[in-house]
Amino acid sequence: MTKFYLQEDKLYVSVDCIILGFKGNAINVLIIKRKFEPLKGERSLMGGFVRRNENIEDTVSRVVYDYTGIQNVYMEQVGAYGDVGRDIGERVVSIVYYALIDMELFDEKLEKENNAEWVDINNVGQLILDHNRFLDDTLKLMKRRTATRPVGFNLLPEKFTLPQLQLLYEAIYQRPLDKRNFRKKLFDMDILEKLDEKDKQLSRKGAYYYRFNKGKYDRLLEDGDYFSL
Amino acid sequence: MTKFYLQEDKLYVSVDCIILGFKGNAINVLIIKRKFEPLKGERSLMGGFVRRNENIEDTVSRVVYDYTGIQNVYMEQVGAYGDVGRDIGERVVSIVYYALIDMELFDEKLEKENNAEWVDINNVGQLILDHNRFLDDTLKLMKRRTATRPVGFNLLPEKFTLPQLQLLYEAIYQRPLDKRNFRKKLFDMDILEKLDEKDKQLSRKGAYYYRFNKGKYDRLLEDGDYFSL
DNA sequence: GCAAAAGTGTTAGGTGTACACCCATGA
DNA sequence: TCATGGGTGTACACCTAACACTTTTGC
Repeated sequence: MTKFYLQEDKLYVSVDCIILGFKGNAINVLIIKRKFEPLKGERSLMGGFVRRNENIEDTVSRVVYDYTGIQNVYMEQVGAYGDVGRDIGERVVSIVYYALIDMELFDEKLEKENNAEWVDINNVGQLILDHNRFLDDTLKLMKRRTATRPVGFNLLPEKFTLPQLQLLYEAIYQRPLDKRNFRKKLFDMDILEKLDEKDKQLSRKGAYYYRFNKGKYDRLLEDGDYFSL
Repeated sequence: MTKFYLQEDKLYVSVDCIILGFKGNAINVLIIKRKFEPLKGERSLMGGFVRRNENIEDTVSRVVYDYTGIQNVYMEQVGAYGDVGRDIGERVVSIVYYALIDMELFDEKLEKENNAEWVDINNVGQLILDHNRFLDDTLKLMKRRTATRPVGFNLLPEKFTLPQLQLLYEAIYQRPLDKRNFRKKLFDMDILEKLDEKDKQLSRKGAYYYRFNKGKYDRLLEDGDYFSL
């Protein structure tokens, strides 16, 4: 490769990942106690340096896999943060992504192995450096995105019930939703496929399982902000 | 500064700037013919490398100033683009920003000096590398932003008329707007201050100049997506 | 006086929101 | 049979979108 930019500075480039999952009726974020200096032992997001021959999203996939055991997750870039003093170790430009995962697929062995824990997004304490800012920015973006695109489903198992889905959106919007209005909108969009099976864990009657109608889902994703629950 | 990350790779980090202005009834973007290798002479966005001791936004300000002569512009990050092969010269992570400027403040001397030209955003030809993608992503973001936050004003002079403002939003939405509905919404928001002066360049009757009511404007900016024209 | 752009209110239709009861089942 | 959560339809309020005429002024 020809060298054109020799006189320019090079910087460390890292990714920081906000891994989000849904459990019970809260959205949780995975937090670790940092294993290396500087700030060893402090609460932190998961990160990794971008290698010379690695695409940024591959770095994210690598980090997410290392901490969850899951591949092919839904991810979105939040932004690049690169103020001179943001990392106390060195000048590091951090590119922040969030990932939505199905917590049922989470490899729980990794929790202890990595000193990791899932914490309710409304109850995250202090994190190192500017990681609280990363999280705040992420949550704003994630809420807007799940409100306007059908991506919240990535937080649920493949089969899910409508009460589950509603709990998820109540956690996202942080307010109760009207059951009938919620279902009306959903059915109007026609993106769900009703299964014959019921989930009887939460009620005697049982709630039908649903799955996505992938075709409609893809068309919704194309462009424009149609989706809204 | 202590050295913790010595074993990690360092990368070139650049910014690319999409400088947008409004003139007549079109939104324009500033394009240059690149002055250095690789791809010398090709049409390109304005960029610059992030220096070791420079905040990213300062790099953007520097580039915007170099090409327009304007300081303190409104800017927003579009995202970081860092695939391994995106720059043919070397591995470069590019952080893309757009800036909204008042074209009346543009220093026209710089146009020739930099081989620059303003082109209608609907008529930009082929640009180098992934710059067309940068532009597409920017325009989507800018349209969403100007539709939900009162930032479009940065494209106008301090004093502007309502017909001007409407033309601007018609250019953003790429569709005609109803004059009465447009004004009704604006007045309901109560963010404009009517001046006694009229602009008689475009009509015999003359249109009143307006200015922002900075107080209301700031409150709108705080949070939530209230604004909508 | 006339051409050209600026300025001003009302109505209908659609979208979002509030609201209450019956159903199925296991214990 | 009863307690628990699952499932269903309607009425009103609000907001959005459509629409036409009068005013001012320079020529």
